[in-house]
Amino acid sequence: MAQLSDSIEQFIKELMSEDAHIELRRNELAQHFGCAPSQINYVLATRFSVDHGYIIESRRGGGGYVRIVRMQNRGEKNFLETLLDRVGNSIDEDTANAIISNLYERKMVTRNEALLLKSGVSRNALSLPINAKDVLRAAVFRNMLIQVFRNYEEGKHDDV
Amino acid sequence: MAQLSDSIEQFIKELMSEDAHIELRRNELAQHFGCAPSQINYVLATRFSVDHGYIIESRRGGGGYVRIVRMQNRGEKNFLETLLDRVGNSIDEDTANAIISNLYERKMVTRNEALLLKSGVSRNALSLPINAKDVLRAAVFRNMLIQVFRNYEEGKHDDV
DNA sequence: GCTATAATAGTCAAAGAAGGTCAAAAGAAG
DNA sequence: CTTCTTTTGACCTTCTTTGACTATTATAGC
Repeated sequence: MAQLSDSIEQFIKELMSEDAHIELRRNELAQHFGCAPSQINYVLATRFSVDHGYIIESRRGGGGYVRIVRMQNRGEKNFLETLLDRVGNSIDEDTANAIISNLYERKMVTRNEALLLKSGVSRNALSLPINAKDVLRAAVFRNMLIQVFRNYEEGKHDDV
Repeated sequence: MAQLSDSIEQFIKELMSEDAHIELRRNELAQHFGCAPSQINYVLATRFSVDHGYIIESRRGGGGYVRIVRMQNRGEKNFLETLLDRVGNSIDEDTANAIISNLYERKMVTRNEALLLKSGVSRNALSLPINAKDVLRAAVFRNMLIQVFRNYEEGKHDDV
């Protein structure tokens, strides 16, 4: 009890009580808690995953950072989660297209964005492997879906 | 930490906000930022490459200079072909991101669209194959690029 | 006109500064 | 005891910064 991971989780959540996103230094935080830096990754992975409503971005090298973004759940609560479940690790093109159309109808993406999404998951786009296509598509699609939601939440910051 | 390289990039972009090209002294700039002259080359190489839409010209010796030129918009048709050539059947993430940033600067895609494109070609988007990633990325990217240009050419198709 | 020298810029590899991964060891919970 | 979660550490990848060495150009003296 009062596990290290829990303390770190609390600490981060307090930092985030004001802002919907924070930036931190992995090593500093680890030092602050006197633990291995990878411990931070563990906490992020188990408590700040997309399923939990967070998105993690980071950068290595000098001036590196870890950024945690909270997706506010405006009614669309776990819609993203639902979609990600639906996608799973394999999805065919028609199903993916249906989801995209749905997002468009909900006005969560513009028409152009929808077309872009479709082109990203189209069978044309995934030319090489034959049957692994669906698996590939799922991976790409998941990643783009998360971005869609982030865009929708007016992510600010972070350059293009 | 407002990395040195980032500051220099900003500095240069501000200088260029008026003109489509500027000339500067590498050593002066380095001195202004209190860094090694070669740092300037690093910034130019990583942020003002051709993929980013810039061309660097320079001259050594007395009265030497470095000139940074923002590339002109050419005919869109031609531009798409150029980009597709550049992508080829394999492209790394940094290069793809540079191209996307360039499209954004040229106002050919919105910020959200740019982020979507990046998420579609990000290394996160597919973890399984090791080096074939670049090949995959190229395929997805090419397809999306074509869509970008279609979108840019306004409307026409009504269905999503 | 040459040539030497000074004034620039370029290259490349090594060091430094982050963060990421993964599996094994250590602890908790049942 | 067995299983699940947490912690740690060794090793990896990415990005930045610096410095030693190289290349080119203008100019001042011959």
